[in-house]
This record gives sequence, C-alpha cells and structure tokens, in this order.
Amino acid sequence: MDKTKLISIGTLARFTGVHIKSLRYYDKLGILPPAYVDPVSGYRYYSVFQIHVVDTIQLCVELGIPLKQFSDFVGEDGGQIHFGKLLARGTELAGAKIRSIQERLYFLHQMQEEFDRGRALRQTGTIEAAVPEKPCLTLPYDGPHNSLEYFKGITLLFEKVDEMGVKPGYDLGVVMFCRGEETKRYVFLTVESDKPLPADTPGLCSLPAAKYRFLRTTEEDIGKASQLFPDLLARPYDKTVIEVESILEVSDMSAPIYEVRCSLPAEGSPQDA
Amino acid sequence: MDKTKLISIGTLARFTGVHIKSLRYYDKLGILPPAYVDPVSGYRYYSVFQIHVVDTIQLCVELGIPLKQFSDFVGEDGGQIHFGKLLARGTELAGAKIRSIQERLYFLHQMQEEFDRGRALRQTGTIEAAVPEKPCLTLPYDGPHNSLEYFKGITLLFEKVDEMGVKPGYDLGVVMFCRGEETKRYVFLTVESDKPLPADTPGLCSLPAAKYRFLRTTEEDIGKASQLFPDLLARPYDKTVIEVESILEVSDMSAPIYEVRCSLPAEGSPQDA
DNA sequence: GACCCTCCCCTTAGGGGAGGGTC
DNA sequence: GACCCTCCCCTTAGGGGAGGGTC
Repeated sequence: MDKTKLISIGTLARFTGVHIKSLRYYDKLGILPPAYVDPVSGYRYYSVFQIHVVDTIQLCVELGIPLKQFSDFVGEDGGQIHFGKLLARGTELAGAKIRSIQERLYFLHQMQEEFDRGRALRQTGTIEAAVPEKPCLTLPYDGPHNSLEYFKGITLLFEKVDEMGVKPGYDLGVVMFCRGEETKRYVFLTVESDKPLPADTPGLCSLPAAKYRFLRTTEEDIGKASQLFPDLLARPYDKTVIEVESILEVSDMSAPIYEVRCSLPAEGSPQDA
Repeated sequence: MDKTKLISIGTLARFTGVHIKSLRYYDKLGILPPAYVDPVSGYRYYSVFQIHVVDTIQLCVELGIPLKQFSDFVGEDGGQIHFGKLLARGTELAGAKIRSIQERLYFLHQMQEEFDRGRALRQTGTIEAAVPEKPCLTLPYDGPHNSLEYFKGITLLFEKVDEMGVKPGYDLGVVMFCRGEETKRYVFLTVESDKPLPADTPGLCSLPAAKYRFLRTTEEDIGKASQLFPDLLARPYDKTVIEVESILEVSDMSAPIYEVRCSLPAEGSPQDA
C-alpha cells in the first residue's frame, strides 16, 4: 500500500466537510473502512475516491436511511456502491418526506388563516367571512357549554372518531341548525380525512360552506345566540349557528373565550323578511 | 377537580394516536402536565382539550422543533398556546426542509441520468448523448491514469476546491482539449456551486456542452484515445476528450472501468475533412 | 383482567473532552 | 505544534420490559 496516494482522516474531513468523529464512527460501523491503517500508530489513511463513499453516506443520513442499511447498497469490500438501489430508495424516501411535510405545511396554512381571522375578530369585535364546508360528527345536545353532559358528549365524539380510524379536527363545540320552523342543537367535532367517509355513519354531517358573521363572547353569554345576532335571527332564512371555544390564539382554559358564528343569507336571497 | 370530565392516559393515547410512553415523556419534560394527578395512585388524568396540546407537540416533533423549545410556544401554566409564534417557526422550518430535500432529489435525478447512461453504455458498447456544460478545476498533466502524479494532482484539486469553499462534484479524471493543432491535457475535478465562481480562479474552466460519444475501457487502454476514436480524431474539428473512472454503477476500485467521451462535431459543421 | 405506575436499559448519529502518542 | 489515537460521558424522543399496585 502506497501511503503517498492516501490522505489522512483530517484531510478527508476537510475535503468532505464531514466531522472527523463521523468518519471514525463510519469506520466503527464498518461502512467506511480506511484504505490503510498504520499497524503501529493506528492512524487511518483514505483514498481520495472514498470521498464519494462519504458523500453517499451523507446522502443517506440526510434522507433518513439508517446507516445499518447502508451495507445493502455497498459490496462486500466496501469499494462497490449499488447506485441503482440507492437511487431508487432515495427517490422514494425523498418523495415521501416532501409529501409529508407538504401536508404539515397545508395544515399550518389552514391554522394561519383561522388565526388571522381570530386576530381581526379581536380587534374589530365582529367580522364576516366565508368558511368552507367541514365534515363533522354530531350528537344531539341541548344543555349549556362546559357542563358535564357537554364533556361526555365531546368525549363520545372523540371515541367515535377514533373507532372510525380517522383524525379529529381542531374545531369542536355546539352547532344549531335552524331549518324553517325547526331548530336542532348538537355537540360536534370536525373530522380530518382524505378519504370520503361512509355516508351512513350515524351523526355524520357537515358544517355548511357559507358566509358567516363572527362574534366573540365569554362563557356567560354562550347559548344566547338570539341576543348576539338579533337582526339575523329575525330574518326567516335557514341558518347555522356555531359556537366553538376559541383556541386559536393565546388560549387559556380557565377563562375560555368563545367564538360564535352565524351563517348569513345566501347571496341573491331576499334581503327583507 | 371533577374527574368525570377527564380521561385516562390510555384514552388520550387512543384519541391522539400517540404512544402512552410519549405522553409520560411529555409530562416529564413539563410540556404536558396532566389536568389532575391522583395523589394516591399517581394515575394521570387529562382534559379532552389537551388533545390539542398533544397535536401541537406532534407537529413540533414532525417539523423537527426540539421539545425543549416547546415552552417558547406555551404560556406558564401549559394551557396557553402561542399559535402565532408556532405557525411562523413551523412554516419557516417546513419550507427549509422542503428546499433541502428538493436539492437532494435534484442531485439524485442527475445521478440517475448518469446511471442510466452508464447502463446503456454497458449493454451497447458505445452510445452518443448530449451532456451539459460543467464547471471544473484543472491542472496541467501529461502522465497516465492511476499514477502517483495523477493522485497528487487530484488531491491538489480537492484541496483547491476546499479552499474556494465550494463542493467537489462527482466527476474527476483527465481531459484533453484539442484546439486546432494544439492539444492540452489536464487532470480535472468538477465543481458544484450555486454561485458563479470568480472568473480569475487559476485552472478554472469547463467541460463544454456538446454531444459526446461514450466508450468503456479498462485501465490498460486509457490514454490511447487515438485508438478508441480513430474516425473522430482523423477529422479536423475542435474536440474535447474526457476520461473518467466509471463510478456510477457497481464500482470496484481494484479493477476500475473507465468511461471515455469524445465530443462530436457541432451540428451543421462540415461532415468531411 | 385491563389499566397504570416507576424504574431500568437501549436506540441513532454522532459531539465534547481527557489523556496520551505521532507527523 | 498540529494531528491522530482510544476511551468515556452526553444528547433526542421515546420503546421494551420487569415488577408491582389500581380500576
């Protein structure tokens, strides 16, 4: 072995930008044996071509491929790299990672929207905004917020969502559907699902897409929607009133703030009763 | 504290899909204190609303925000969540992650291309393909491959790339520029850089974009380009001949295979000498 | 009987540092 | 004097399991 063709571990570290400790660790794992080890001093010497092996190891680390699996991509003597396998696995993993982070980013954007609306609401007292449809599970309920019955209902809804194998959403509370003369009241929990849910699920319905008027209120006033939206309730259109605990800013459980939303008449419907 | 409003740790685990052990760990870190702990049995009881705290913790974990920093996003009593801060940090981190993985994916795609070409070359013996321009560092050199001088040259190039603060590319070897009567031979190392390199860097040039003819050969034949491309060398156009060690399949250092590329005449140039 | 408790040991990919030879 | 060596201890976010109370 001609040492003059080889470089020291420190030089390899400099050339690759990888820490000396990492190179020793790779040696220990057996995935980067030095081209030559001085039997007296124990000094490790590497070939410049092993720079590519280091690069490949780094690629695996960055893609989250466990280094124990690195040997799957390398021939017996460590000098052969199965790029085909590595490329396939790497592309697959990188794709999965990007998809997963994009989902998270999408969730964050949704939260950001609700958060911004919450802030606007805090500043102006009331706002009006369009809200998309959201699937949810419901349970008939006619009591006040924050009662034992209410908690039992919410817990039951979480239980059901769990049984269905889907994820609970961030919104929960009380919803009132005013349809003609009839008004029905439920506790609800929104549901996150990429697949459509079976239509025959008991209690499955959705918070309808509509333009809503938003208000904030404290626990005392909750359930008195008639006082909060006197002008809207006086008008005879089908409306949905949603009461949720406002958790989308600095939320304090001991003194909850509620957000109450009342759907506005659809565009083009008669403006007067 | 009314226990009937609370759920057990196992129930919380089921509702959130998070392992019981993780919930205990979050308690230990102080970022998810149970709403109530039975002083006798030590049993932990949680409020259903703490489901949201668990979700938020999971979001942090998935985005790679250290849980020690989680307290930055939570009020003193653990019941308040600063969504604004969390959203900003999360969006920032998720964006950075996606960009980093996309870079990796781009690198993988490039490798895949070279890999596919290598496979085609192995099957057919020779192929012709267009190759984009690549910046590289060079050092005049006139010896054979795999000699001590060659290694010294390559090592020096790595050293220079390192000094310039850029990353070495995957291609290295010997390049011959035939310009008119003059032929110059160098060792080269490609350079990866997103910024343009200072034009006055000594030895900086580029492997020109062109259609190349590819051949594979063993160590013995290397440097005898005149025998490998007799038809092309007989014709009087400016050509570039590149000899690289073929590392883009199962590569074995003890018996290297070389890839030799000779640029073809530009389209529209005279077909006969 | 299913659920929960507290230890205790183990994992990945290294980083920091001590104490001591080597180029 | 800069470089390299081998221990040894430490980190994150938990998972597995033992041994023993609790609903």
